[in-house]
Amino acid sequence: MPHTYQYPRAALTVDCVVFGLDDSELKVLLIERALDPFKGKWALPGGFVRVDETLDDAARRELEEEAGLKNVFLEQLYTFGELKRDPRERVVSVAYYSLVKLAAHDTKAATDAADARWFPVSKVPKLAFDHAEILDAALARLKGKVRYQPIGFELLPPKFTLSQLQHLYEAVLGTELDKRNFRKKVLGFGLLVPLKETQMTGRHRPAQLFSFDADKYEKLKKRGFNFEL
Amino acid sequence: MPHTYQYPRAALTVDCVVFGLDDSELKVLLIERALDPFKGKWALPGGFVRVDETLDDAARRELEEEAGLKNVFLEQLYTFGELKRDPRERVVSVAYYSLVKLAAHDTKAATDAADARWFPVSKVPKLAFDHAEILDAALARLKGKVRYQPIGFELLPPKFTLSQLQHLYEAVLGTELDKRNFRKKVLGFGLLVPLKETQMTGRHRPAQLFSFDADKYEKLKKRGFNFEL
DNA sequence: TCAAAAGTGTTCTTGATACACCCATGC
DNA sequence: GCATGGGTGTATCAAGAACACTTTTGA
Repeated sequence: MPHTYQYPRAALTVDCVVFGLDDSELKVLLIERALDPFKGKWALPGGFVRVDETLDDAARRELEEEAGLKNVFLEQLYTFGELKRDPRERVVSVAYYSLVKLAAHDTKAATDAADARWFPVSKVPKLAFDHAEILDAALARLKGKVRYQPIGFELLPPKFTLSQLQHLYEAVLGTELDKRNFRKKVLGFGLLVPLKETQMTGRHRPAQLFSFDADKYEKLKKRGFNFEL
Repeated sequence: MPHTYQYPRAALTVDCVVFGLDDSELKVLLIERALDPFKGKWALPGGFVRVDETLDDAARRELEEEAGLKNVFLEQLYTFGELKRDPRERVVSVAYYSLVKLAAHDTKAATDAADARWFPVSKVPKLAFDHAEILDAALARLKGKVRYQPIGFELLPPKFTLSQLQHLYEAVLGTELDKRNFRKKVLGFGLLVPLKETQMTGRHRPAQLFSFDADKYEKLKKRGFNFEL
């Protein structure tokens, strides 16, 4: 079927804010632009939406093509439609945010492209287009959502310690948390299953490993349970 | 500048879920479609985004054109991009939701178009396209947001009674609330200013009128205050 | 034996919930 | 005077916040 011409149409893109946790620090994946406009500047991974793919599909495709990421948590964030966001022509961008387990994906693959790099969210360079605004929106969403939905686990490996979990929350929320109260509350949900293994990470007492029981969470959720940290 | 042809492009539309409160019942504004596809079916107000207007502008324009509504609360909801949502061709729709003060706008103007009608959200007819899904998403957003942001006031006239406010929350949340606890909490914020007027609505004690102090709320918000019912 | 992170309970304070009667008005 | 919604306070309970020491390991 040929393109049905009616009126000039905006171009449609997706842009992805990819968060990862590295060394208890929240990082975001950026791509160095190879072409104008903004050649040489850092930008969010993203690209045009094809006419025969859904928005989600486009976001997943771009993540794989530009960052080598597959099977990651992905959620639509907001759609940005200001007139001059792209200097070339009218471009409307559907923004997504993604959470990846940095330890799990070998970081090499993710940063294989010489033009991709992880930046601490507190130290991102100037970004192309309106990507700074998109990043801000993603951070705000993450901060808000992490408190009442167990999406934080998407940033951790399948087996993790309570300290890792706490540091994750501290990094995302930008606050310090009381260790005892944190553990009391998070264990109180009954959604963390203690594994038989421990993890050694230095010259100190080894830490108990846990995994998140996603099935149990789904069942509880249906009964009106509310994960709220 | 001519339309830069590259690849076939999706068409871009906006659709608006307009909520109003009538008789302590939550209603939604629907339009009866005059043209195919779905001719004669009820649908959300909306239409194509022009290449020279922002998404917000398009939503506001459609609200005015199709429903005679101006200066209403409007917020982007989600962008729907499934492949076959429109049987004609690929259409991506940015959905908005809007809250209107039904008493304030003369209802006549809003329903002036013979093809527009307010439906209780519990009794909406079958909708065109994927509009049922959009409506569900808007309801979920409203339910979620009303609890931690003072957007409920957008559904009430500038002067309202505490009972009206309570009924609003009950209608949106679908629960019953304790009158004394509700009043204690909502007055505790210090954001409702008691007016000198009262309102008579029957053969019983007249009710104290209040107004919402939006300025004070904005100031408190900047200092980290959290409206949470 | 020292450094460094893991692990563990109790008290206090605060906010949430539950609950029943009098008030002002129109008919 | 009665029906109708408006308006008010207290006691109980649950959850959140504050807080310090012991344990295990590697060096």
